Amino acid sequence: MIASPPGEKLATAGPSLNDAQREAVEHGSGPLLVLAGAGSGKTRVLTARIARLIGDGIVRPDQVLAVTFTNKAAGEMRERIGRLLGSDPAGMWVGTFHAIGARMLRANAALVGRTSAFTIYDEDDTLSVIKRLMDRHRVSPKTWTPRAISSAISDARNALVTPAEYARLAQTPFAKAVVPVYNDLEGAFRAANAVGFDDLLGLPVQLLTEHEDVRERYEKRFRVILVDEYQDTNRAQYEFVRLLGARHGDVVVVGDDDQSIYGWRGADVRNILDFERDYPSAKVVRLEENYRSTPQVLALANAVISENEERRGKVLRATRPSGDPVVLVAALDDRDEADYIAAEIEQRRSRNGEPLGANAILYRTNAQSRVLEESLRRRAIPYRLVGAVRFYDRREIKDLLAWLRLIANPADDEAFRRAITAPRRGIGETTVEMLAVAAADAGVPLLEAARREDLTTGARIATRNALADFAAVVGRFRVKAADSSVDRLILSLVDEIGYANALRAEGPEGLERLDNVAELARGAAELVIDEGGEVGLRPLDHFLQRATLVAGLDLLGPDADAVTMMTLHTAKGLEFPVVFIAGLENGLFPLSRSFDDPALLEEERRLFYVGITRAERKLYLTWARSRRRNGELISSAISTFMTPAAEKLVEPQATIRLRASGRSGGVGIRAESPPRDWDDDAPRTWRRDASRERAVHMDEMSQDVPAFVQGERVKHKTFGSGTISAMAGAGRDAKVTVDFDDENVGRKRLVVAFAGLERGFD
DNA sequence: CTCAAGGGACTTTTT
DNA sequence: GTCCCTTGAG
Repeated sequence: MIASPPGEKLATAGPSLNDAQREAVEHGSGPLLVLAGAGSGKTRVLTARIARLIGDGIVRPDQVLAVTFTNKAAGEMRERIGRLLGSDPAGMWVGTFHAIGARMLRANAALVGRTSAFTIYDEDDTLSVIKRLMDRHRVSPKTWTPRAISSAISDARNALVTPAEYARLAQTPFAKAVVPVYNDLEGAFRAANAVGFDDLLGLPVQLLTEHEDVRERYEKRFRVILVDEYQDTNRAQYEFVRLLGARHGDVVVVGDDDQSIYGWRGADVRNILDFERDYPSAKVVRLEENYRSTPQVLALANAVISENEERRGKVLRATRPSGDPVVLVAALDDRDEADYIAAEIEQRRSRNGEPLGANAILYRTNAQSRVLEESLRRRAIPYRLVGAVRFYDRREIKDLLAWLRLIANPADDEAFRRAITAPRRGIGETTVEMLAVAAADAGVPLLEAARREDLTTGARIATRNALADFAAVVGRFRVKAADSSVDRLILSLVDEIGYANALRAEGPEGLERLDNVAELARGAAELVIDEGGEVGLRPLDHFLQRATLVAGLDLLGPDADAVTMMTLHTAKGLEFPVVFIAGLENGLFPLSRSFDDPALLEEERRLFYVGITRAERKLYLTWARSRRRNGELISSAISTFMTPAAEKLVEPQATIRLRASGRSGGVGIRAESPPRDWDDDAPRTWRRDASRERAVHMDEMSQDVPAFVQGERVKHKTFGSGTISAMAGAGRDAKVTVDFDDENVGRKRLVVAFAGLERGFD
């Protein structure tokens, strides 16, 4: 979280702490739950508390473990504590669960079958491994997508379900397909001296459970444990905290059940709802005074969130003076919406002299950023896009990181597969697969196999030489890495492997990529200066870990004056004077798939709540009558989140173009929203039991997506006829599983909107 | 072995 | 509209 208005400059003493805040800061020992509403100064409380404990000599900095949600938040916390104390809290562990897990694993790598130089596989790497395992076990990617398998495994691991348990529980055909893949995954990771994202949470738990001595060591060391954003912890994270904190019970968790938005990643709100049950002596402090937003913004936030049933219940009280009304703007289409926002930002600047940096545009899906960008660019308004395409996801960056990874960890087979084709050197899939077989037989990594002449006998001479050369180059760089800084390593790498030349040959786009490479080197140089390398970690390993674990948000610097754009998820913990929330339409926000599930719908609503409470002074909500999705124009209805109660708290407006189109029917909200007009009764019922009935989907009907039922016969233009065996999703996201009559086609999953299915009568 | 063209599936959010 | 995979030509 960024500064809360009244606090920033005061030190530990904090005369301006309110009663509840002071209570939390001065709480003695034992478990403490701080239920902190949005903008209630929780970061201040956390930092003040740590500073007090250290300042009063109750604990030393190295006895503190503080877990945050983003690296940015960790950095801020560290810095603020340092400021309060007047010195850097050396030795304190502050970081995300993932970073802290990695740190613990590096220190105990052998106990989990790795070396301290292990690689962290990101989602892409993990997916490739899974694809290969699926292939090995003859699980066709057509029947079950690798993504689905991957996410099932990820869910299992976040819930601490082992492969053996999973196998025992597997009932459905899908689960049975997952079993062999999940079974082999750990082995594959181990062989590559790698861990996945989920392992960074799961393996520490395993480590602490299986090795009592290790647990005792950490238990004794961390006298105080603080967890921020506790509502977003999953099973593994919960267990991690419990294992470390059980003995002394000095666990302070801070969170807000109303801001739990990561259920899809395995986060379990119950962790915060049941805190007192898990820690019976827990004390609970509620922070409900909001220092961030105007009463207008808070009234809407309270009205929206009160629709949720699964919550502790909490009402934010405004401390700021009254301000501008919240406006709800209807636009003709997504471009009109974007233009409106851009024009409004421009006007606010010219009229009130408001800096661009005061504005943030938030949206549900990354896909929405495109139109917004275009509008901003047309008006020459500088903007900063957070998240969408991560720097580290660019092709050239991934290529170089693959090289660096292979240099750091010769067993990293995923890195090998990528590095050996960057740049192309006459070695393709055939060769690599041949090598993979030989490597598996000999039980060595790919790089080692490439080096060993006895394992490449199947290939032609030229290929064998190319492999040996490649291995030799990696070997040379391994030596070099020992006493060269990462940035210099990168620069010599691009030259010596001919990567720079290959990029230059690609033309203007290649030159841009080359710039990115230079940027990567610069970043590496700065990292060394900034953090001086982590204890016990080689600079290269440290650099690579950061490249994998650092989110877009963490790179957000206080640069030039620019509008910030990001998803609602990434906006959590931030605040802006002026906030636009775009795309308040059914099917988009909330997403249509949440219609089927009350829990999902509540999570979407919490996301809306998070968005609203980011605003300090002015909040704009916008929605478009029709929107381009996947190149197709579909019409939409206003979000179900705008209940009658919520509508009373906003000022409805329509864009000029909408009014000119004659479709606005005044500036009212409801009158012109077609699906609701058809039947005055239906929308309400629908809103109440959003989830239960499929009857619902009035808004689907406007989207021209044919509705099918299970068992129905259909015809596909290439696959022929078949029978619908299952259905999922709604509206444009509706998918059907069809068993086609043709044996060679078999079972397929199709997106209704794209499949062009006809009702068949044969 | 590599690259280009064509076709299919598909967009939720992130460490 | 885009990405990714398959396929076929060189």
